[in-house]
Amino acid sequence: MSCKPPEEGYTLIIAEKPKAAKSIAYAISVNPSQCKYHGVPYWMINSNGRRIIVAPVAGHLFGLNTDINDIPVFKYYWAPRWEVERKAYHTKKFYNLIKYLSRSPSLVVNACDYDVEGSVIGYLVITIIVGKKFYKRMKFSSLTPEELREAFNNLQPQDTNMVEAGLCRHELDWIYGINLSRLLTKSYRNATSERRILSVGRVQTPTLIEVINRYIEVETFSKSPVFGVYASISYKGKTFTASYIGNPIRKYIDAKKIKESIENASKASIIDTKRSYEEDPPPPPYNLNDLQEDAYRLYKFSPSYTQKLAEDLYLDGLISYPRTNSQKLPPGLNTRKILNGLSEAGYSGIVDIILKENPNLVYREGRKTDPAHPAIYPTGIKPRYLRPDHKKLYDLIARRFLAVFLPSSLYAKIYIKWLAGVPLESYLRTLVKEGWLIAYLADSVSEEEIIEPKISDKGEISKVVIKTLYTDKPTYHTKTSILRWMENNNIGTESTRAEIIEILYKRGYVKDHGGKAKPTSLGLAVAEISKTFFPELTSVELTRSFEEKIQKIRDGELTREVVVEQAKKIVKKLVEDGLAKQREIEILIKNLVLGSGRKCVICGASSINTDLCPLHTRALEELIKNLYEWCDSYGITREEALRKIAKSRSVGKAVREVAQGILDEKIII
DNA sequence: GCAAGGTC
Ligand SMILES: [Zn+2]
Repeated sequence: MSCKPPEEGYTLIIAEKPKAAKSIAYAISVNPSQCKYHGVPYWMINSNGRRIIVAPVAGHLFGLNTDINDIPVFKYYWAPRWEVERKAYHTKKFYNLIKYLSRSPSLVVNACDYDVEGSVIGYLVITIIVGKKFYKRMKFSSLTPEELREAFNNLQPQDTNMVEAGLCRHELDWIYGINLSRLLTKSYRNATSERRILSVGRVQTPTLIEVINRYIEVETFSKSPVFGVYASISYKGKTFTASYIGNPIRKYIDAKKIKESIENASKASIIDTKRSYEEDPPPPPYNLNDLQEDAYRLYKFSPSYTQKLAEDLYLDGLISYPRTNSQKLPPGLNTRKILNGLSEAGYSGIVDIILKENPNLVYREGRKTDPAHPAIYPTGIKPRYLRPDHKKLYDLIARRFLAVFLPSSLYAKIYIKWLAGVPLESYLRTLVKEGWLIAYLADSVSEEEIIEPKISDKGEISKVVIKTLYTDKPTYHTKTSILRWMENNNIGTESTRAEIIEILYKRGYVKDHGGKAKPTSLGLAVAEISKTFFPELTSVELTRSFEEKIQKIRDGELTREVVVEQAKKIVKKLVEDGLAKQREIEILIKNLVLGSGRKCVICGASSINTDLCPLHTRALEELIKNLYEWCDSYGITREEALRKIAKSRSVGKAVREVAQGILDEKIII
């Protein structure tokens, strides 16, 4: 078959990406012929005289652009990305392919992912490059042949409302993001005479503020600790860590008394015991977030690095589409074929067990879903050579896929209540059945014998300790916990979250301290300016309000024009007010970034008319609030408590500094 | 150049 598009009368199907185009071509024809145009594949089909061409794009070929450099700016248009974005030159060949195939189609179909963004991608390509106003929409939620055939045989009418909703979202983000970023950049330049690009946006700014809030919480944490008394008891060749049943204890002196009475008891005798069983079901199939979390936990890969590795594996055909929130495998997936493939790829031991013990290949799924893509799974194609990090990630994905076919693991839980001057209790968890854990264990662990404790038997007490407990002590964010926070608050998408986190680092708002995310003075300044001058951008509620409006547009209850006009009005006022108060913004930047004005006696940061910066002010407040508890729980004087706090690892750094500051009489209270 | 959203 010729690769030249026919003179007339053919169907042109636009897919969002090359992989999807191929799946669609093979679903609607047994022998589509693959062609190439400047390296980009497309497929020609002759079906009972009907000519069909399936052609891919690569996500968005168009982006919003403006020719105006000033603010406020509301004049924008959709421009080919290869023309206006340096990093998007590769989209030109996709653009040219569509142009080449656009001579005279009699029917055009938008077969991009069935979500709002796919509707926009297809709409822009069809209306701008193909030059058609009317087209059909293919509706599918997975790339299985059955579903694609069904979708092709039941083409949906043009998805006007979805397109309008999507265009609206783009415009809203552009109007807020570009205008306010420029306002900020301009103010920064005036204040510092440094050219530096700053940005704010609906997703990045609430995320920055979350990092800061967590930082402040950690730094100013000053709750007095509570105590736990624990005894190590040897019995039947095992060592039990028994916890005093009155734990946690508020006062140190009480903990000491308990410790002494346990030490005075010669032995611990068993006064009660129970055995129960606990099932641990296999984990669900991976979505991107869960994969990013595991890769960070096990290998310290950042979310964006994990995403990059997963995309490489996907493009190599080794795993399914990775940018998904779904924890469900696609219906009708040929799981047997994939398992056989994995068997060839070095997982035969586990696969054999699955085939033997779960012949119907029943598998576990998770709760989370995705409108356009199923969970991540290996395709079963045997990897040739993988670089070490790719191999690690592939291995995680392969083992997770295997785990979902395996049974729950089972633990025996032995409860023992002891008497050693005071009552104590211990739990011993013994693995009874490995279940899905075999997918992760190098060697099978010997199933341990379950002990059977007897009432009034005695154990030897080898050690008694008092532990300081800080149960609700907050921790700094990491890139991974930021990502989880974004997901929980429903901002950003699978494709963008990791990248947006990187932007906070790239702009210099957040700095990495051995994995911990801490704001810089610039980040604190941007947050402060945003809160003062454009507060709507600082909360996840802006996303909620966008979502509501966009849903209404989808439902035909609201138009894009109305929503965009409202946004322009709001942003116009924000920009005008901001320009009028530019001196104030510049002073904030000078104080917070350059450290002009009055300084904190502890850290030298800007302190805005007091002796302490906002962080140390807050730390002092927290310290004063909790100081009595410290005195009371240790039975010490205020002075002694301050000395203790100044050295304590259980409080935040800012609190230690403030405690020392009081002792040194730098701070008078 | 700045957003957030696709995908390469
Ligand atoms: Zn300070």
